[in-house]
Amino acid sequence: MAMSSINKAIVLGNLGQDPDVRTTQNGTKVVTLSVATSERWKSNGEQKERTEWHRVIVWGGKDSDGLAGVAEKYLRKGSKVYIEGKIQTRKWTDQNGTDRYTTEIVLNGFGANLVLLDRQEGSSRPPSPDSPDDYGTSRSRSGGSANVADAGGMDDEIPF
Amino acid sequence: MAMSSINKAIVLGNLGQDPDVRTTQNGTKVVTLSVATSERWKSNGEQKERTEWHRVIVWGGKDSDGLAGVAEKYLRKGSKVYIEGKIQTRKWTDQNGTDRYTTEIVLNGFGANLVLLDRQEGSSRPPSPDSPDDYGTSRSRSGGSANVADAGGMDDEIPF
Amino acid sequence: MAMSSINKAIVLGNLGQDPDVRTTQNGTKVVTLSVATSERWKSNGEQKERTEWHRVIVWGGKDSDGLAGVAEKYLRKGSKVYIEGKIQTRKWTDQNGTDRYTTEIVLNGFGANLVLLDRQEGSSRPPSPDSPDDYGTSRSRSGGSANVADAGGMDDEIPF
Amino acid sequence: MAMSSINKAIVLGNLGQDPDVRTTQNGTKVVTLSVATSERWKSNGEQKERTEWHRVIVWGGKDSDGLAGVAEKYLRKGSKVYIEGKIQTRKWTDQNGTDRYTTEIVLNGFGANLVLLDRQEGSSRPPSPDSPDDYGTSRSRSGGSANVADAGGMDDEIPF
DNA sequence: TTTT
DNA sequence: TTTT
Repeated sequence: MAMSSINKAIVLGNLGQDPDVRTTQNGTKVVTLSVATSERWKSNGEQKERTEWHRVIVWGGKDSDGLAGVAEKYLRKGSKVYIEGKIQTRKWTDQNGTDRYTTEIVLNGFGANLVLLDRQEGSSRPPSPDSPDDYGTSRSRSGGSANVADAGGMDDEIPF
Repeated sequence: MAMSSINKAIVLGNLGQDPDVRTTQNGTKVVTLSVATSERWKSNGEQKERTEWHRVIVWGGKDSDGLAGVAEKYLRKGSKVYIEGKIQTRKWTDQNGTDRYTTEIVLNGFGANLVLLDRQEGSSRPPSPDSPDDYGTSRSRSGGSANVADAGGMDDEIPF
Repeated sequence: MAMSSINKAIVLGNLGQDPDVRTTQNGTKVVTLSVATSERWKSNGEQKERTEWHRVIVWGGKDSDGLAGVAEKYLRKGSKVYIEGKIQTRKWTDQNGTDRYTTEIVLNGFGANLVLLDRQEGSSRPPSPDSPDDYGTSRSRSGGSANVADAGGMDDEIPF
Repeated sequence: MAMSSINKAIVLGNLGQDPDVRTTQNGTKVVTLSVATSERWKSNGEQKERTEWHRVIVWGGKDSDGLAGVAEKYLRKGSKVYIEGKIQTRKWTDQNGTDRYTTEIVLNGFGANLVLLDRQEGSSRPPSPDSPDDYGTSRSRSGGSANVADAGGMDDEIPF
């Protein structure tokens, strides 16, 4: 319980696209978010800006409350969100057999947190038009479709 | 599970005295730490320093592992520690019947964390000479003695 | 520049009242915010909630951009805000001559941060009706009126 | 000054190797650290552990105090350190002309922080045997050798 | 790809 | 009351 190291990412920004929702073979929900943060500064008189894109993985239980359920239900492209998770780099192999690495912010269990920052206009937000009510199946919310292998790994071709 | 607000304190500093260990009537361990942080800066040429003292409350379960058990076992006056908890202000009444407030950093359940930062010389550190082996009773580690009421409150006379 | 300790508070919540804006004798702006965070949990079946109020002090320079200027211009009662500062306990003496302590989250220089989380409807928000355009004088935005002593201290009667 | 997003990494762990120190063409010092964090958990009875390696880039000014100077002088393989920076993903092209990405924790200016967590035995730590006193030149502390292009970019062949 |  |  008492750790001997700390690995924490805190990100507050906007979603660049709708959440991607998948379900592992054993029924665990996994939501992937793409979150932008940007900084502005002056470089000898000139205004500069840099946008950073964060790949955020929210692991859920089998229930629909929990962070993954909330992310799926309430987040959309453009949503502002506060996220607290850990930084993980995952190794995968591309089509040429080359080792590649992708770094993600993972929200999984202890210490993970997610706060919705959109003004809740109305009450329960209606489902968006492009989302048939097939929640719980293995369809991606943003149009894609895939099963992820199982907790701890995801097996896409191009994960970044 | 998904919160709508964040209340987080991160403190890394040194203990000004041995931990104060108490046990509630229902057997929950409560460890109080006094942690110093300091900052230094220059104010027109002059070196300045300010030390801040943080009152940190670590709530334990009934087991001896968990954060409170670790704090009791391994922390001593002078120890360096990293702490992550939430900020809470507690109201109490002084001997004149006046309302008073004390702000503490509380480590209790979700999101709480504590990392020992002393080089672990030797293996299990021997008990310090001034500590008879009365752990688990309601004696304070640093000499005081009291029972705290129960989870959520502590009833000392001068809590700050 | 490299510190030997860390003292950091991260708070994301809503303002309970309009910001209180004051100006020190040497022209530095000081904005005081009252920010609520709340947590909900289940205690044997029963839903519980606890709200924590954070006193936040934003020190400004003499310019109107900077954190204090932003807080004054854009924050109002009900606003949601992310805040990053340090925890400081300040000693003061009440009318009976008793020492008292107030803990605040201070945003001052290095590492301090403030992010507005309200959807910016329209463009530049018009001044609220109860605020005559006396900015820069020593009137409080929320109706009070006082000068604070000078950087580092504030001398109100009932500071908490 | 008031940001509209937050991008923060907090890492507390140990260096896997000596810092790598380089100097840009315009004289800015850049120190690269490899910091390990690890977590342990139980997976149906079995003890599991996962170590995460963080690539940390500390940008310095031309002076030798500042974070990069401190990192160079005081950190060694095995050192424990607290680090606060931002997460950045950098694009580069491998020898096959393929786009690749490396994510780093960058300590650069505002909000960046670094705390040494080794017990300072003795006073000023002597240089380690494998480090000739060629500080300030473009030799790497850990044996490598290269100039980085300039602030903002680093052009190595295998940056991860 | 977002947002200000 | 700690530490650098």
